[in-house]
Amino acid sequence: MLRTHEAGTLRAGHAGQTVTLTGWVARRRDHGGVAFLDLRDASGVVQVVARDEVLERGGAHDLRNEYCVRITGAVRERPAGNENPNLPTGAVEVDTTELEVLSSAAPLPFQIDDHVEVGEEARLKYRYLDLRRTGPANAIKLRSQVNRAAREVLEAHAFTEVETPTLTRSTPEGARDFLVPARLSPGSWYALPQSPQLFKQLLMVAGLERYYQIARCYRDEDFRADRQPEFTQLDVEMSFVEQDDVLALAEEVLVALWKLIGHDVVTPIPRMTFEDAMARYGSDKPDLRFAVELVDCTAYFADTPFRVFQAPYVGAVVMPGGASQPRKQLDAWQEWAKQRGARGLAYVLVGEDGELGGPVAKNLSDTEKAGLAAHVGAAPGDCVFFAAGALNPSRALLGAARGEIARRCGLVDESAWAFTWIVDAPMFKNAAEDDDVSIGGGAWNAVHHAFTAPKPEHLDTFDVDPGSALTNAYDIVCNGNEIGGGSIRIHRRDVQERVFAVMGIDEASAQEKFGFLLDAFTFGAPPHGGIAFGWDRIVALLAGADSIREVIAFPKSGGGYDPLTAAPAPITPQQRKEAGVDAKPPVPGAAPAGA
RNA sequence: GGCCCCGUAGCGCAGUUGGUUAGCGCGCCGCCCUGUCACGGCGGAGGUCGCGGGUUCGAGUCCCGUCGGGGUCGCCA
Repeated sequence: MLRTHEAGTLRAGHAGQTVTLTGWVARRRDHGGVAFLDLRDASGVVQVVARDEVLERGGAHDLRNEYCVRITGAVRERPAGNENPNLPTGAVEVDTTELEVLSSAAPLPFQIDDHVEVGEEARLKYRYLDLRRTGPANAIKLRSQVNRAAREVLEAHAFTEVETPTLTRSTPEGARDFLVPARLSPGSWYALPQSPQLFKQLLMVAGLERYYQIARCYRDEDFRADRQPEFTQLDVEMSFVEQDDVLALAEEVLVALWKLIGHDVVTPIPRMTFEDAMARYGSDKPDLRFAVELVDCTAYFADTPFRVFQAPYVGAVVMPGGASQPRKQLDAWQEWAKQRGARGLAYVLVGEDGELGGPVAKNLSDTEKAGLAAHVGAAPGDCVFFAAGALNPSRALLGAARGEIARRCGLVDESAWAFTWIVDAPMFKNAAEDDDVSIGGGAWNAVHHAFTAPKPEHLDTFDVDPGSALTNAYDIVCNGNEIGGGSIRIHRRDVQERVFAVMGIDEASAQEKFGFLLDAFTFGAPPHGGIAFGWDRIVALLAGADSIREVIAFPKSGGGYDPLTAAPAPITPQQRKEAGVDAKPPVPGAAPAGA
């Protein structure tokens, strides 16, 4: 090694020892004749004292920040009164006798300083400098600990870590695939996996029984703060299990992860049905850090004279103290609702005297007005927001309003970790229903994915009445984030084929796309199920980061662009020719290009 | 693809109802400083105000377009 000690580890006990350190000049305080250097390596920072003649001898007279240096000197306790209590190494300093510049540093694009804010664009372009800062470096180190903690739990349960292909055939998660041209068969393309879903099921057929992988997944979709074109899942699959077994294991993993930041996750984590979540919170990933709930008012307004409330669903959510909002604020709510595709957000203000105000109130019957506050649980001074119309969009609007209310009223306990399982999700959804168009005739889509088993009681009827079939699917939600999800899978070929049929996938295309899975199911496939965790989001939550970009070593920015490598980049005509990008498949349909 | 916000020195930002030479902090360069620790002092360099067009006597500022970034809805588990 080029060094004898690590900078951040030196303590008063090292006094008297001669040490050699390597690292970067984090800061230079030059007093003319003597200079104080903060020497930083991965372990931390220690103050180094260098006299002029030492700097001179080392050719380091123009020593600048971020020069990479090696110094030798004696550790000594600092003179009385000169200790720095803000530094773990603040009791000591190193009196340098030798200084060698290992590598000089050009002027920096931004300062490596935890006190200085730097824009994300600059940070990502020079990510290797950004990661010299303690905050960003700690996020990446935390991620490593998270990986290890999960592996420890899973290895203790005799799970086998398996790597699955990244050059494969399209997996049917429903997103757009990234495609890779196959040079050796021009016109044919690999797809990057959206998840290892099919492979992990095949590993169950293979008799592995317990599989896991920290798996990279690829989806070619538009960007969000919590989305990257390549992202990571902790992927888990088990044979001969029931839902409770998977949930118990998942909870064990979560307990181990949150223990890393000193939080004890209370188990068993409470469960809520999908229907409950939608009815009470207007979301399949409710944030349970605050108590506000939706109130169903459909029956209450069954005979209402107010035409807007003569709707399939009327619901309400209460904003505590909202009656005192100025008119401008209430108008802003309308704008807010319109941006979410709603016509508006009806509201009633409950006066301090209990009298109802606002433009909607005069449209209500006296009876309705009399019992309204009690029905929705509103107190004097509150504002009641209403949504009326089709069930799902109305609930979604109220659910979003619930979150907005919590933010504006400061109801969110930022220190809380509110976990919940969402169980009993519907098997299929009818796209038409979400669009406020008449039901019927539309194709059914899998809510989770096409391999999710119906609950046993729906096994016989799911294809007759797809709308009411429930699954053994489960999502784990934390503070309003879906951080994982899974299901008990279909393990029988006939059931899988019936599901494909409901989804409108005919036998030929099912055979073409998933024939290998259907074939596998004919050879004694075991009942199995599993879960996948959104690893980036989980680490971001643990790190207290707003964006998953903070916990990815080299993230992409908007549009899938990597500011560091400038990928994606054009290819040469030669590459283009060799890759066979422009090859025309000889027979239409013979070269599958993914779903 | 829709909507909202941002783009001014290497970095982070300010810039009034349109008005003379576009500022501040940090960094950078030079000089000084032997106990500092986000050291300090003196001096200095550094700008196509993202780009293109328009309105105007005059545009960083107003309008249109465009590019880039961020957020959000659509999309996506």
